[in-house]
Amino acid sequence: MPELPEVETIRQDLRKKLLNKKIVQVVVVREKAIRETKFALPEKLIGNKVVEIERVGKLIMLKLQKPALYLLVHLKMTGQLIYKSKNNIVVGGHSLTEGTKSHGEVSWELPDKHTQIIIEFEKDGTLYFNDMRRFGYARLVTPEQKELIAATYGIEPLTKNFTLTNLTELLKKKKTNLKALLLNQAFIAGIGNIYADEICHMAGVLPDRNTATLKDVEIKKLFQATQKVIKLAVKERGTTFNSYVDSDGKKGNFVRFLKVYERSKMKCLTCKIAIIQKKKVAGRGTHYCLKCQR
DNA sequence: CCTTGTGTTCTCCG
DNA sequence: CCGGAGAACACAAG
Repeated sequence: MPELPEVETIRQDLRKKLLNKKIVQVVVVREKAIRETKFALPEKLIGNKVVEIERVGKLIMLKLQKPALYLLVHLKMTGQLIYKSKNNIVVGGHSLTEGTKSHGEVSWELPDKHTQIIIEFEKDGTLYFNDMRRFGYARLVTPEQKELIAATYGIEPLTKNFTLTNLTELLKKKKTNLKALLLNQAFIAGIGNIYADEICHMAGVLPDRNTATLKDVEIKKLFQATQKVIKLAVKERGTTFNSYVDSDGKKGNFVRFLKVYERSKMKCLTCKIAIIQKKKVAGRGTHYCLKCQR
């Protein structure tokens, strides 16, 4: 599931790959992959350039030059944005990449049966929006619409707006459980099911705790755990459980740091004594250790 | 049946 | 009875 660390990895990589390159072709394979928009995608994209790539929560925003619009892409559960470079350096009549997998090259044929949208860049390569479960979408909006959408998101955990004071205020004024608060994009942006469970575990707090009952020392641990988990996950290029891959088609490395997520009935990796429990909290499968978390 | 992120709808409470 | 908050449901497909 692409959450903040996965989407941020894709954003950083794609910036290096497609900034300021001219779009020469756009193919919308599945029309329903484009959410309601008053613009025709190929008409506005062909001849245009991506001049910046931003991220708000789990939403990727590609800033276009002229006309000045934003292409928003949400990957939801199984969406992928994969860039396949042409990378056919011909030396002495032989292509170096033919039949080989050079660095940065996608290891399978694209487009495939899950490809929704194809965007081709001049002389360089092609961006594929793939989505097996078809929850994700692309959407073309004006800068004004983009700002309105960004404004619906809460605090970004990796910015200076995420402070102990802000988190304390949030936890004390909301009447809900910790897991629901962490998952709510309007409160804190970018956290999904994997990182919510990992943050609660590192903080030593149970996910079903009512946020109003949290003590100051627990709130401080939650604040630190949120930053630690998200920062490390970005450094490790995200978590691959099922379908997540980066823009090179490669998996994330954070799975080996997971302490509770998808580890129910297994021994806790922190205390090495208790067995990881699983139950539904805030409508989602939730993993925790009863010895390490209170 | 289960899984998840988010938009929509429902329900509750002051 | 109104408004807002939060919970529950709907969605897709493997």
